[in-house]
Amino acid sequence: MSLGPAYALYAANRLEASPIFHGMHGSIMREMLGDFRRTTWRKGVMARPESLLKWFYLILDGRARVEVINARTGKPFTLSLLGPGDGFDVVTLLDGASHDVNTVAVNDLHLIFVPVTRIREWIRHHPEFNRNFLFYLGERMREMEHVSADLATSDTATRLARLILRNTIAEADRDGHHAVRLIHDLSHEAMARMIGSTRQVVNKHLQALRRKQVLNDQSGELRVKDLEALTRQAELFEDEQDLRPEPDART
Amino acid sequence: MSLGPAYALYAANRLEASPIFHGMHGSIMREMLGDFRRTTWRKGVMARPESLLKWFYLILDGRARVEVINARTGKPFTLSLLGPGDGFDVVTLLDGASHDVNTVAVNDLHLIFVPVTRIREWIRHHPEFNRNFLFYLGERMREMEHVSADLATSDTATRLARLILRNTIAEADRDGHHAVRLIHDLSHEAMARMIGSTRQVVNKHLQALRRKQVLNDQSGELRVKDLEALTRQAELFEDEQDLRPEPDART
DNA sequence: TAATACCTGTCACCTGAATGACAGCGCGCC
DNA sequence: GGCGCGCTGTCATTCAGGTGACAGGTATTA
Repeated sequence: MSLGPAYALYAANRLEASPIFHGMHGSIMREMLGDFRRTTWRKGVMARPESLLKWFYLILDGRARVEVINARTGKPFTLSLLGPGDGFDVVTLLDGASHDVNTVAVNDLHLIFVPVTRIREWIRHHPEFNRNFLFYLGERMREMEHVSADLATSDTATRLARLILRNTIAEADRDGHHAVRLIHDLSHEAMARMIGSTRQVVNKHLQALRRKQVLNDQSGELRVKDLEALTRQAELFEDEQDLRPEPDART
Repeated sequence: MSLGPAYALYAANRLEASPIFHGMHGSIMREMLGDFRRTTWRKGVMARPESLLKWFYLILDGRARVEVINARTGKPFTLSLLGPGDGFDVVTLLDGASHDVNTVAVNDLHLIFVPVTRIREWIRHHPEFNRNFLFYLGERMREMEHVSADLATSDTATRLARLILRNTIAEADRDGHHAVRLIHDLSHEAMARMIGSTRQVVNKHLQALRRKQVLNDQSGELRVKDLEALTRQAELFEDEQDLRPEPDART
């Protein structure tokens, strides 16, 4: 069904924080939202790859994980975890070819969707949307680069610390603790699939971080008690996210 | 210096196989090439990150590797190897922010470059260039997904087989052998950096593949003698083979 | 309220791969 | 020619982390 006025308002609210719609005027957003339709998926539902060839889905609420499964070993790996404001499978959108990944609802999902052709039109015809969309792609690529580089050069403890750090909210609450987004309530198994490890190893490292008062103790919401120590564990020093390169010209 | 007519012709020839210019009319390409300037880099030269903020470089000839270095361990990892038709650092182009990767000339490089603002204009104003460029981005993202998934779920022997397979030319020569592009002459060390391993391990696996008559014996050009066996080693089955299409195939 | 399913926590064991070391080889360079 | 240098080839040692197993905890459902 197409979005009713109330739902469109809800959608606009949920999406104004999304990089894809960042800074867009209300009137333009309302116009774009008019082309979307809405749907709801229950936890565990998986996107059919064919439908991703035709439709672009945006998450208003809930989370989805994007995973690939090793054909021989059967080991799953989670490429990314999508949350509100994220779109399903930009890769299919870009090249229009089928893509062998599973997009699975981690929670119940509130989604809106629009034909991929419409998104491509906007990219071509709407300068602001174009800018935002390319920016969003850049962000996703940086994220994937971090993941591969970590897998190749860091041990499991470091990878886990970085996973948490990447999702830690910078602002502290009154206790000086930091909330964690997206992964705050995942099982050890699910985290293990994000860092290419196993639940036993994740458990061991989480346990150690709790003992050292870096993370909260009682196993409920994951929260960061000592951001500085976590950063040290993640082996990042200068600038949390992006380290500045040396400005030297040639080798 | 701006491209002279002879050099522009050379550039057009080198780039017509590039996905970025695929299927574009000669007149349009000539017009675009008119905005480029040319340069040559010696083997080992590294791109200055600031200059990638301003200029978009395209490789006409030679190869460059894109690598990140783990801040603590100092271990380098090669994110990708770029060849003729590839552009430097699309990520910086997309979001205009500095990017902590080193782009290093593996051989002597023939490059042309143009202000990033110009590329962004073309993306916005030229439908065909837009389509090609988004397609190219999709390809790069797929490649990175493969790399991370491999690192997370496969052992070193499999990762090495896949690295070779990804760069194997589908067509066989008269001996039934297959040429390998981009990585055919890399040192074991360089290959190790592409699969997140070490030269000793790469050496061991290459040795084993030679003994089994899967790769050519005398250590010169890397060539594939038994594609089917290599595919088996890579744990890929027929339907999901991911061979390099000949330069300009498109789905 | 029992039953089932899934999660956390911990351990002992085993293995794939990183490490360090050393010998030999081809090649450019003084 | 002979020296230095970077690459290949091989091995013994070490260790991070994957594996399987089991106990206990919590939640969902019949």
